Amino acid sequence: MAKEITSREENYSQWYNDLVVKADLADNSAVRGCMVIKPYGFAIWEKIKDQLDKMFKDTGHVNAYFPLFIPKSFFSKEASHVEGFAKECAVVTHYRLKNDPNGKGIVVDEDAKLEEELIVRPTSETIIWNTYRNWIQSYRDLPILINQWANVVRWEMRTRLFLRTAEFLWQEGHTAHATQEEALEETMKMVNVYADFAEQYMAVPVLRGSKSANERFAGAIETYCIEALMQDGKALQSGTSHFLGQNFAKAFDVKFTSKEGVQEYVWATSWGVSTRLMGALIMAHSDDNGLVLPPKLAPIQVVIVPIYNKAEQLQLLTEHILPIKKQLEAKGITVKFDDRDNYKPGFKFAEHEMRGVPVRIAIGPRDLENKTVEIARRDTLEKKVYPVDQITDVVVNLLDEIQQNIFNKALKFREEHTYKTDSYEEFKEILDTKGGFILAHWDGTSETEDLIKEETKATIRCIPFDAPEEAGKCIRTGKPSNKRVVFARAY
RNA sequence: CGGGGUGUAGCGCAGUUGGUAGCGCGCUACGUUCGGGACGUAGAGGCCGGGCGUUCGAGUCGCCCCACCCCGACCA
Repeated sequence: MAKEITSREENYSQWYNDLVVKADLADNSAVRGCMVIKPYGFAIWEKIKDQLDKMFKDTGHVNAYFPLFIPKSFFSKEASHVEGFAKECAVVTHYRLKNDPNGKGIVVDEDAKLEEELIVRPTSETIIWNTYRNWIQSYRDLPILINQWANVVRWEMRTRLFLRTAEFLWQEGHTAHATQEEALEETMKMVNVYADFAEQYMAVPVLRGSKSANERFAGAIETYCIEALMQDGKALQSGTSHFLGQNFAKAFDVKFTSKEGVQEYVWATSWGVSTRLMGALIMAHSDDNGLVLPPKLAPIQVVIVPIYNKAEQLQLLTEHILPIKKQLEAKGITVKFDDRDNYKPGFKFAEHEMRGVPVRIAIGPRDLENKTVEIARRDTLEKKVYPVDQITDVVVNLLDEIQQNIFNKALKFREEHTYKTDSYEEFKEILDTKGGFILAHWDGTSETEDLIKEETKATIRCIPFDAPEEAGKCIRTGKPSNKRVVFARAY
């Protein structure tokens, strides 16, 4: 393992790249824009996935699976939807290869051209609503509350591990409802599920709000989102929940007979979070020593490092350590006993720090003698010695404390980097010098948002649900505004 | 898709006026070490991104590809 990563101060984006690779989370692959998620990174994703899946099921959803390929004709049925995704679709045109007649390896068999080209899904609304048409006849068939865990492809020009890759993993919920109210309620419910997950499990504080028309999902009437602030002052959209109205029902002719015997179009929502959450998790908490993981999502919560110089000593320590490991595991804690004999303790300390293991316990001959252990926490790097019989309580409390502490730290950071301004000059200065969220008045038009984006690279991240009514003037045009919205430069 | 950069051992890099390939880390074996990234000795590992050309001879010079990285535009 390499010894160091670039510091955040020196080069934040290089720091991120180094961290992802050195913490063993992911690698660039042989395929442009596509990443290999390594076992340790995938273990974190699995924790994220398991928890979210539980939360989806607790709110009445079930999982299903729809095809990777979507007929091109489906895609073009919803006009704004196709427009939003057309520029980044991978297209399958042939279904067979053959040996090159000139003997130069293998080539596409031109005789095997598909009659209708297939799009590799960038999202599944179209194939799903085409399917729902067959499933829905009566109000009694509603609601349909389905989620799928899948991979999708968006052919991005410029990619970064986890934050933007050509292929990524995500979940997409697609629900169908009899009424607008119910669909709106679902949209709100799910953005709240995302927010709760981000704050309670990822320890990342998020703003909840609506997207402006510019930032809205292609094909949606309304997009709700959660927005997090990264340590470099840039915003990261971390989850979205869309109210799709009857757009897809109309495009795919999905109607149901109401209680009153009237044919009506179905109301829809869709919502998703992706492996991008990994990016949020990494950037929100980590430091120049490597990853810092919230205990609730850490694949390894506690690592035990034995310190010894003779084989017999390791034997003795192992006999001592295994019961401690068991005792912690009995409390539901994930423990790794790092008894590799080809690395020195110092190396192991550094390695587990790089990988963000929340708690480290070191035990050596001195501890055996004194009946103590040394416990170090990753978030603050503090080390303390405790009597061995207090280990379980100390560790249980410490894990909670770390979870809480990194959330508080991230919240404090966000509060310190949230500014209110009514001056466009100051607005630009904040963006250039400090970054962060800026609360400012906006006249509500796309044109103004475009103008601000062009001039400052900042976009409206969201219109917070809890934004107080406040009369003011648009920061760019001076036109009247009744609340402040959140601007930031974003990933 | 524009601008810049880089392709030489698993990784990071050096390689002079063209003469047949090197360093560090890592890896393997053995020994000594082990409370914050150990050390010694001995090894293994290369179609120098690809093609075409110039030349007696190309990692090195020329042309053409390809890939990746960084910065913009676009996007979750």
